[in-house]
Amino acid sequence: MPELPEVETVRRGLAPAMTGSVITAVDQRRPDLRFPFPDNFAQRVTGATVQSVERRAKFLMFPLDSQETMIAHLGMTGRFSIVAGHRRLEPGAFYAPDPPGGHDHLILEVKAPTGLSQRITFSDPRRFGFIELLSTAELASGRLSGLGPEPLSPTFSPEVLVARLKGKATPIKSALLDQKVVAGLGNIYVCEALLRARISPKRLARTIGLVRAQRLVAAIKTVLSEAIEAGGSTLRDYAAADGSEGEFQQRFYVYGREGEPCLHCASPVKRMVQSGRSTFYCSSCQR
DNA sequence: AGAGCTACCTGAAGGC
DNA sequence: TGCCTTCAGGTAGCTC
Repeated sequence: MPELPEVETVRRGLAPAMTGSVITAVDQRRPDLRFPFPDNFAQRVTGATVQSVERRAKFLMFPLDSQETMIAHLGMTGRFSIVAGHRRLEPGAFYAPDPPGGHDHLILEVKAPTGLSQRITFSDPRRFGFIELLSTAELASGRLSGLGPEPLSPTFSPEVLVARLKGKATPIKSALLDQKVVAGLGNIYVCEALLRARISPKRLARTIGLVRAQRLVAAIKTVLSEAIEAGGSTLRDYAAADGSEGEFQQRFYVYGREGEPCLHCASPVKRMVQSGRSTFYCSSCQR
């Protein structure tokens, strides 16, 4: 589900409720998601203050005043939601009168400096998401350390992209899905960026020179920025933390539009499979 | 080392 | 109605 724009939208939804709030109660409802929860997860985060809510690529990061950082990845169907207008908790009545659903795997009770308590639920039907808890030292060496540049940062330049694609024998579509090349794109936004840059998804990555890289970097930044402004793309599961859906799916040029006319040239949008995933493209516009 | 495939899991949608 | 197949926004881990 969630690529960079969706994760950023979730971050923006969670930040007001969580920044500066204390985690007052934790209900971890199963031992694992894609990976096991960290050892003693509930004990380690209960009582900690969330210092901020940040994003790196498709990861949400919650630095705590306990010197550990909670990391969440939404996988395909992960979702954070905030229950507002929350009542005072009675012992043993954590959920009443709203029992958690079968895919609600983690529930955090957070209390803001204002005294308001809110319940934050992580649900994930497919359980491809995961939660980690890392010390600052582990952050530097762990899963996030190998990620490529943030696509919306100034460090992601045409020159940097060309250097990262150098020698790659794989199609550009596959290369852009590789989080070590650039971090945060997924299937939707790679397809959309390649259309906007007029580059064929089949083109070998190593043949992207500076001119095409300029178009591609600009297209990636534009499509991601516009998608964030639109609150992301909702195909089925995705929603922001307040439950609202994204709008950017209405502005897809190619994704999910096989057989429909290309919005640039009106020839039919094609679909093919590359490294096991659907690629939507216009064979007339993209070279 | 790099590239490509499979597995992980559930639910929705489409074909028969 | 119901059963079966296919597909889905991601990525770790395995092969070659």
